[in-house]
Amino acid sequence: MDLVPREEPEAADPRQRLLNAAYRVFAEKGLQGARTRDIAARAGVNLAMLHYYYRSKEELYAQVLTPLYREVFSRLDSVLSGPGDPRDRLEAAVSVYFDFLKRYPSLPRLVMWELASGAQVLRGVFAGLLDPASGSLFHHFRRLFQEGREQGIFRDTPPEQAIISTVALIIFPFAARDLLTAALPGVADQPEFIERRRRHVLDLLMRGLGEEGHNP
Amino acid sequence: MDLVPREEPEAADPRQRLLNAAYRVFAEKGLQGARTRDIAARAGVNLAMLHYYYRSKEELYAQVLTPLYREVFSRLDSVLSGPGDPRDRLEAAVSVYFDFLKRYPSLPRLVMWELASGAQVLRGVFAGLLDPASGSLFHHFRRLFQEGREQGIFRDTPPEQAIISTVALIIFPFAARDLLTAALPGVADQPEFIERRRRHVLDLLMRGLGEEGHNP
DNA sequence: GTCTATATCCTGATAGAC
DNA sequence: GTCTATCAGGATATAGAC
Repeated sequence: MDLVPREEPEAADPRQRLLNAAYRVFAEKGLQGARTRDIAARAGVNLAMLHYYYRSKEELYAQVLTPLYREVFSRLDSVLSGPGDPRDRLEAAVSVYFDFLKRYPSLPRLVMWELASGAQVLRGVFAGLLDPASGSLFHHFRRLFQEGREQGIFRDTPPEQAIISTVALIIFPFAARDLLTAALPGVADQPEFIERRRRHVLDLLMRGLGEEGHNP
Repeated sequence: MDLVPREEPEAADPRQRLLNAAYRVFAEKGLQGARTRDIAARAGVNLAMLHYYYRSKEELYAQVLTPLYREVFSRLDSVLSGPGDPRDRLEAAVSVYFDFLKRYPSLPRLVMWELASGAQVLRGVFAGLLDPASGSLFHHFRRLFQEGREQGIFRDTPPEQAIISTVALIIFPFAARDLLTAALPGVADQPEFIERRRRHVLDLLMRGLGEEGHNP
């Protein structure tokens, strides 16, 4: 947990300061665009130390992303496989992500770079999570929608499409925040945007996927 | 229209071949990751010619993206401001994008790179489109949802949120296609995926945004 | 562990002959 | 318009003193 970069100014350990700085620089510029000099400078650490602790830029990149992904997935997993009816579980899963967003505002942008470049690190983390015994994130998600359908709460929607839509609705606006601010001034640049967005996403999903007559 | 890159193998004009190659390389690697040498090589054109026709890598990048954005926006604009009830217009707008996707499969990835890096080109095109007289894309979109609400077709949803969600649902899955293929094998890697996705998006939007009792 | 200095490679861009 | 050759700058990464 100590390896997880925080968006906090101070940190004692130079290893941690490098991770914090790398988190910010990678979010801004991506893996290719980031300069190891910048990261070292922002961390207040000598450039040579960056290579001493983390062999290469790519390894540092992976060390920044992997713990973040792991933590999100772990929390999602426990919420999705937990108790509660499908509706509540979906709502909890969405909220997990939005809460995470408050702690790591740059995460969507980081994910965006990853996706554009082929998502190698993310795919690696996924591969490590594919526990054939318990199934995984997607298994839980699928089960959620199937149960919901059996109980007459959700309509008959392909679970894969529902999963994709859920993720898209959550991640996209925050990754595209710069554009939104330019195109729709006064929307995404407000502090209340996260909460507004959370409510809208939940509403859209519940109504869009839910069986009529089961809406709050 | 000749400047719009096509994903076709052959082209006579070296200018056009450079645009075609640049379209592919930029989609794969992004602006920073792309190498002018690669683009020239893929185009079968000498590296010096790339700089002869397009002064810099950045200018080539802009020349690839601008016509694409312009065309999408122009088509969306005419569909959104056209006749038909709000429901039909929304459906037509979504379809415009999906049709475009069939011609330019790499466009979402290109957009993804843009968004991650701050969307400078996209914002430039937007600024050029902001015709204060006629309003613009977003104006039409807003009007669509407002009309729909007045007619009792759409529920009372913040138009900005509806716009964001529409774009997110359409773009995201195709930009994240590599990841989806890894995480959900047999879903996004099928040729029917575009059509499946189109149907799901329309269904989700209509039910999610529509007033109950107005669903087909 | 920390620093300075530097090797080595690669990149975008151009000069200049044809 | 097209090519070869090359420049100048900047990048990652390391060697080696302390």
